[in-house]
Parts: sequence; C-alpha cells; structure tokens
Amino acid sequence: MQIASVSDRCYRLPMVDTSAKLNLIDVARAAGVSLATASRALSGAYGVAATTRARVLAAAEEMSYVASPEAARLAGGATGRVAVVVPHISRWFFGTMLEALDSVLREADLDVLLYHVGGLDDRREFFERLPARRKVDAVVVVAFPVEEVERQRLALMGVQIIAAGGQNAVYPYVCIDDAAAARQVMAHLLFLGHRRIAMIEAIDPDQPTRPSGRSSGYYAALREVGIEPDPDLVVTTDWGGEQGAQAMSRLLSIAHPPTAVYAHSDEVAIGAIRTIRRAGLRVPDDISIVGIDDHPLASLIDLTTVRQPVYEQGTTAAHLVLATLRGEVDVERAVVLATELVVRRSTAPPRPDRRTD
Amino acid sequence: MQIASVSDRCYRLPMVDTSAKLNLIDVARAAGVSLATASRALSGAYGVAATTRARVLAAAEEMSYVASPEAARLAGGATGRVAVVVPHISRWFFGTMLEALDSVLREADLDVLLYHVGGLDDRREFFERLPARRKVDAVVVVAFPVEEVERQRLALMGVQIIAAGGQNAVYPYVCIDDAAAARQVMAHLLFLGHRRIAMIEAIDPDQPTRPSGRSSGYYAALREVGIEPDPDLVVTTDWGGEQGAQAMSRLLSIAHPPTAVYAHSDEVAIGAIRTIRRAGLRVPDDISIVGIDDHPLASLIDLTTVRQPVYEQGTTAAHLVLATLRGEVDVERAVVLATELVVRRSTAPPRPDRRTD
DNA sequence: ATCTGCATTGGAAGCGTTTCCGATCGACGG
DNA sequence: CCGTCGATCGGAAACGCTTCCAATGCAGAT
Repeated sequence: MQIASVSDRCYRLPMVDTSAKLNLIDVARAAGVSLATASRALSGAYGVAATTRARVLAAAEEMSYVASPEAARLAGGATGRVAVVVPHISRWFFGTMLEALDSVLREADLDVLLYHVGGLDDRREFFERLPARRKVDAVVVVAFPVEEVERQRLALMGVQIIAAGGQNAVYPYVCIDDAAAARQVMAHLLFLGHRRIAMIEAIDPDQPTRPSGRSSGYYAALREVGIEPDPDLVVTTDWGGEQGAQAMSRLLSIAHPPTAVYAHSDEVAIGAIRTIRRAGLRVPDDISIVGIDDHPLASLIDLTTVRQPVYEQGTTAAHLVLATLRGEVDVERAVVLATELVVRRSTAPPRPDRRTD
Repeated sequence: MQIASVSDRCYRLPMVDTSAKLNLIDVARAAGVSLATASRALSGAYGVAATTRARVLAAAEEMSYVASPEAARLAGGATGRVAVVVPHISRWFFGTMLEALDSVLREADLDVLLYHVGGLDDRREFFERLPARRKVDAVVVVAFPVEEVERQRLALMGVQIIAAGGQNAVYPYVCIDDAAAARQVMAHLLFLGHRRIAMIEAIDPDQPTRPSGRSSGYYAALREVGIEPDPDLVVTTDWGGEQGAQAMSRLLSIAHPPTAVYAHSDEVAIGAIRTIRRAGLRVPDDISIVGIDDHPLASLIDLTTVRQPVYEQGTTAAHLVLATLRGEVDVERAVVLATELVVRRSTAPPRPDRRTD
C-alpha cells in the first residue's frame, strides 16, 4: 500500500522568514498606525475603528506576527496560558481529558501548560512551590480532589480554577454522577437475576479519597432491593488492571463466591477477567462482570460497562475556563454529564445452579 | 476501608502570602545594594564579592523572593519552556512518553507546553502559524516524521528540536529499532513452527508514512528462512483496536488462513483476538498472535508481545533537550533503545493438522 | 456658525528584569 | 609616592507590550 506523503495532499506552507524578529511596532508601521492602536486592534479592545482594526489584523496576518507573551504579561496583559494539572497522563481517561481541554483551549488561542502531579511528593512540591505562579491565567485540576490547605495555596495564585472530572466544593466543576453510574451497573446486574454481586472498589493511593459515589451507589442499589451487603463481597484495591486481577482472585477464594462482579473501572474489570479465565471459569457463563468508563479497549474485550463522556467533560470544562476568563459572572458552577449503560458480552443471567435466591 | 487524607500524612504547606508583590528592587534595598548587583548575585554571575552575594541571597531567602519569569525573560533570558508536539495524547504510548518527558523536564525546572497536532488540518495549522514561536526554548516532536517543508518552518523558530519515538534524518532522536522488533516477533513465531504468518500492518492515516521497519522486518525475516511472503497474508489498516478486528476478519476469510498473526501494535492485536474468538476459534490453540509495545493491558490479555521502553525513550529525549539547551556540542545524534520479546499465552506451536510445511 | 461630546488615535509611562558601561576604590608595581 | 590595573558596584538602557491620558477630528446640537 502506497501512502501519500503529507505534502502530496496539497499541503503548502508559507516560507516567509518569521525568524526575523518583528515586533508589534513593525506591524503598526506596516498598518500605518501607532503602537497603541495596533495593540488595541489585536487585543480586540474597544475604541478602534473597524477599518483600522481590519488593516492591523491584515498586516499582522501578513507578517505572521506573534506577540511576545513575556512582554504582554509584563505590561499587564494575560499570559495566554492555562495550567492543566493531572495526576496521570498515560491513562486513557486523563489523556482523553487532555485532548479535549487542549482542543477547545487551543481554539481560543490559549496554550496549555502541563503539570503532571503524580505521587504525594510531586503533589507537595507542586503546592509548595506553585510553579505555575505568575505563568497562567487559569488552572484546570483534573480528577483531583483539592484539599483545604491546597486550596489556600491555590488561592495565592490569584487565578481562576476549574475542576474537571471530579466533583468539587469550591470551584466550578464538570463531572459525572458516579453514584448514578454505579446504580446503572447494579440495575443491570439485578435485572439479570444476580443476587451475590461483588464490588472491586478501586482507589488511587496517591490521591486523598472521599467516599466514592461508585461505592455508595452499590450499597444503595443493593439495599433498595432488600439485599444486605456482604462485606466479603467488597474488595478494595489500587486502581489498575493487575490490581483488579489480584482482587478477583480474593473474590474467587471466598466461601460463597459472587455470580457477578462490578468493577469501579474497565481496566480493573479487564484484570478481573484474566483471573476468572485463568481459574478455568468463563465470562459471562460462570461470572458476569461490568466496569465503568467505556475504555476504548472495553469494546474489544466485549465488556459490558457504563460509558462516561470523558471528552465532553473536557470540552465543557474548557468552556468554563473560557467563560470565567472572559469575566462572565454567571458561570455555571456545576455541570453533571449523563452516563449510559453499554451492554456487551460480559454479562448474562447467573447459572441456575448458582442462583441463591 | 478508611483512607487517610493527604493532610493526615504530615503534609504541611507554608502559608505565607507570596502574592504580595515584592520585587528585586526590594531585595536589593534590604541587602543594601543596587538593583544590578542584586540581579548578579542571584543569577550567580561573576563580579560580585562573596560577602555581598551572601547578603543578597540571605535577604532574598528571608523575603522568599521569586523573580518574575516574564520580566526575566523579557530582559533576555530563555523562556524556560519546551514545546512537546504529539499527534495523540490518549494513547498509551504518547501518554507515557509525555509523562517521561515531563518528569525530567520538570526536574530541570522547565515547563512543558503541550501541542496536540492530530489531524492533517491541525498539522497544517501548527506549522503555518507556529504557535510555539517565541514561547519555547526547544521543541520535542513525538513519533512524528517531519516533512521537509515542515522542517523548514521549524527552522524559522530558531530553537533546538529533538525527535522522540521516531527515527529522524535531521534532528537528534531517540527511538527503537522497529525492524529488529519485527524480527523478534518473527523469530519467535518461526521457532514455534509457524510458516503461514500474517501481518496486520498499522498506519496512522494522519501521518506521512515512510516504509516502516515493523513491515520490512517481517519481510526480511520471512525471506531469510526461505519463505516467499504471500500478499494475501498482509493487510494494512488504520492504527487501533477496531481496525485490528476488521483486519483480522479479512485474514480469516482468505482461502488459506494463517496459523499465526503478527500485529504492528498490541491494540491492533487485541482487536484481532476479539475477531478470532467471535469466530469460534481459540488463541493460541487455533491461531497464535503477537503484538508490539507491551501495552499495560497486554499482560492482562495474556498477549505475547515485544516490549519497547517507552518511558525510557521519553527520559532520554528529555536529556537530549537538556544537553542541547546547555549548549553542549557533542550531543548524541541518535539513541536506539533495545526491545525485548515477552512470551505470554497468546502464542503456541501451530496445530498439527494446520501445519503447512 | 459655534460649541459640546463622542469616537478614534497617538504619546508616553510603566511592567521587573538583565546587562552594558562607566565609576569607584584599593592594591600593586615602578 | 604616584600611576595603573583589576575587582566591584551603580546607573541606565533596553526588552516588547498594555494602557492611561491627552489630542484630534467630526457629527450633531444649539
């Protein structure tokens, strides 16, 4: 198969020498206006005639002018950057969030400064030094419950803060309803006839954790149909596939194993499936399993799951940023996006001989 | 399970108000020296008496002074930022690369500016506008074959450029030997006794593609043992799991199906496995399958693969950046990292009745 | 026709550093 | 004892932009 090179596909670039250091003053001269007017025209401020602005814009475009962010900031403008703070990057959820944020932020001509704050040390260091201080106009914290001390530090930065992918008491946020997602899982499993439903509760050891909706939804759903939760059926583990696999083997070893398993995430569920298979059991024949996320690989694994709109959470959060940056006062404080059950082939009614009701 | 909150774990932050704008001039006055001397003392330049410097340093420390990065850079320093250009973020490979780059760059007190250049439009836009211009000291292009036109544009930025995760003719780069990886796959499969080995060739439709080592290694390995490659056994598809699944069904439909499949990546391989399973066949009993990458999920899927050290590629690339930024002249032009075969449970000798030799 | 007021524009003052260059001072050699 | 040189240090000029404030020009009002 012959692949066309990029340049074959009518991909042409201007070859003007933009390295020649050209400043706003050059654009101003080219447009025949003063420095001040050029600045106003480009920043879109009021008080510039439409024709003048057009002329300046054209000149800037022509010369492919880019303002020096340093000078702009120093003179009292915005930095044109927003910090995105993530505890992980390589996991699908965070990567997708990043893509979404980047997409709309870039559209608005904002640069994204990436802050990977992984372990506890990173975290302390980040809030202690506040490396983003004086460098950004806003910060987005992704799936990152901010502690009170940290909130105080962040406040010192004097910029807008938005939370994405997690509920938050103090900042505008966008997330999903974890408890509702858990209920969707449970409703499906209960409907199929399962009674002994285990939960693999995943937590991030590096993050402070408040009681997760993904857990409370499980208990609530169970109680609603009159089933008393069995502590043996709940195992808590680190986030991640390998951990899911280990958790599953604990579940398999109890006296009265579950007929269905609800995992807090697809990755955990996938790990659990390996354990089940290795134990000579079949999914869903012997054990049903459900995850949450709708990770791209979930469909490849034929995993039943609850889809959460990650990309949309990201774009929504980014729009929140844009709105607060524009100084809009009536910014939405909380956006909760809907989740959706996706039934695939990892769930089925329990085997008759293992039903317990 | 009760999770300790972050603050419980002896996590204490200073609560001084660092937002009080105090500038170098204040430090200078406190130390009883001039602005110029204070600057020199802090930047560690020569020409300052040891006692004077100590006095300035003490004053700065005392007031917990932080220089305004904007002002510092405007007056002529580096930006302290490096751009990382990636065609994808949410895929494991790129996320991991990003984490690795971020890790060492942050260590060196450099900020990373993320540029997601996905589709062809993004790409054109990026090289046309060069949004990173005047904003960074270096740029890292990740798994991104840079075209000649693009190279010329990049040159206009006047900064160092490093390539990570892909070979490159003009910039210092770090990558793996794709052809060698392919040979490792093939050696394993051939050793097991397979003769009809298919290849699912994955390409990124948005990236220009030169002949991939992952393909040439396949052909070379086959020819070396005297097997004439069968065009029917090679199917080219888009990168990704779903595409791998589709490719696999094409492979299953040919007159004389393969006994083993080599997929260019683990994700593609995982997709292929779904197809095989859905067709009522078993892995590895009926068909063996091997990927490349050692994606974290590969071990959960029990997929045999060739591991590439992604994180290490990232850190190495970052060190290349640091070295060139320090102005070192004898910077390594090319670093090729080793790959390693990881045998799991997706490969086995072909079934006797399907052997063709 | 003259005046008021608004829309537009230019001049100029910073923003907080770095760094060039000249000034100062003590020490040294002649 | 004086001239010269090197080590330090201070003054001041950038760096490239935003924005306050004053100036200009023109329309509509008087």
